[in-house]
Amino acid sequence: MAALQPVRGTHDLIGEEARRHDHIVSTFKAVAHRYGFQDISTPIFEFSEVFHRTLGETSDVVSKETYTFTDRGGESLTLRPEMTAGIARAFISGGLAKDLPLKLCGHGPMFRYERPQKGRLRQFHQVDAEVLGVPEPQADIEVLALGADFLGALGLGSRVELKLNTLGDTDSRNNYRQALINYFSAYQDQLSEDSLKRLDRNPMRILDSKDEGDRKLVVDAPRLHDYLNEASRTFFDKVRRGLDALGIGYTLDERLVRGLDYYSHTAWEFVTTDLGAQGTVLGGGRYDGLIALMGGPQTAGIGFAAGIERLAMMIAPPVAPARAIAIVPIGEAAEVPALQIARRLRQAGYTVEQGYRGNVGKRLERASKHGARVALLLGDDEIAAGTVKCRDLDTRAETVVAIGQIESALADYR
RNA sequence: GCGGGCGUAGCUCAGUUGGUUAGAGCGCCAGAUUGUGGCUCUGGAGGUCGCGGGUUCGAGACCCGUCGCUCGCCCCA
Repeated sequence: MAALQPVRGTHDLIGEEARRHDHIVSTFKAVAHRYGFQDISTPIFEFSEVFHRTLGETSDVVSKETYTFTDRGGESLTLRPEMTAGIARAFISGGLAKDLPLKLCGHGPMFRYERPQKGRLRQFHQVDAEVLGVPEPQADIEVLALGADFLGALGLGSRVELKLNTLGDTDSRNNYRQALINYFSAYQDQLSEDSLKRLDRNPMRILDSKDEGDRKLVVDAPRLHDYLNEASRTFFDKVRRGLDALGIGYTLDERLVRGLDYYSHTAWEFVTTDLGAQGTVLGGGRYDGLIALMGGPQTAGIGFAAGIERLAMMIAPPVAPARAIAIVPIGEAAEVPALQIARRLRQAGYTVEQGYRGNVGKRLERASKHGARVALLLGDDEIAAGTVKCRDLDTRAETVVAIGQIESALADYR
């Protein structure tokens, strides 16, 4: 740490950047609440086992990207790389199984030790929605609709595309997985180095390889659709019919796979081409086996997470905060009365800024530069008369207002 | 973890085949204007040239390492 610089892959949020994040979170909350979701906030670290048992040892996220450390009590803890596992842990340890179904929304920082890139940080932020205890496809449709409405509310409806797939239930998925292993094993000498590793860890990943040679092999690889059992097929059909009925467009993408191991049935991503390599803006799926896997009661689950930094790069600049009223004391004697007036106005709900130094010209200059809408000038003459001079910074019009009536007199500038 | 590009003032950048006091625009501060802002004019502050080492009489420039950013791979939100 030679110079004082932020840790690699971390970012300070200030000004418009902070406003973009806030806007995304508050938009998400507003839409999710309309869908009947309630807020949840879980710790940013958990016992390491929470993630290792749930995300699967085969996932890169857990096997080589977590921030894991031993605390002073000797416990192995891990900074959360995603929200779902923590929520599932909270569900089990909090005995929430009594209240099903449960619809939860949250947001916050996540941590992954990756090589930073545009749209990929080591500390990044997500909004997250989960529905627990609904094995029916209605939940899939509702959660997908929530995602679509959220992105729509951010003004991104036309800039993202929904890609949809099913992974089938556990049986279907396992059968298909085995079929892929059988198929690709015959071509081990032709597979890329990366795909060779995927072959035993996560063979479905080979399907979306970008390697030329791999792609040729993929063309004739077994199709997932052929390995779906009746139940899986019916389930997916209902999801699709639901989306059609709601007018939510999507494209089927048989090669869409989730990165984390616990997913089954519906999987989806909202993607964009505007962000380069990090095109996925929201990703989700169903995870009916997760909670049981963690030692809880068999409970269906489905949810998604969206990357706030990625969305922040796409949305239009959020509206700036309310334009302030600037209070400009003139002369020593006005300093304290100015403070009193500022406080009264703030307590009455106005946004008030004060110039801290300089002559009237300087203070007005600063006020207009910071976007103030009106300046209240307070000097010896005004104090003697019990008034302030109210200067509209857009029109330059000045009026005299009695200090006693100042809250109501400024109503137009609230 | 792999490969490519880039780091000069708060910001955007210039800086000749290596040459002595490193520049511009914008921004910032002050004055012109001690009770009136945006324009204008004048002046000023601000730089370990990312950091460390090497080559050289001499390095912002060349070489090596390192840190950071960035694009792609991988992975994923």
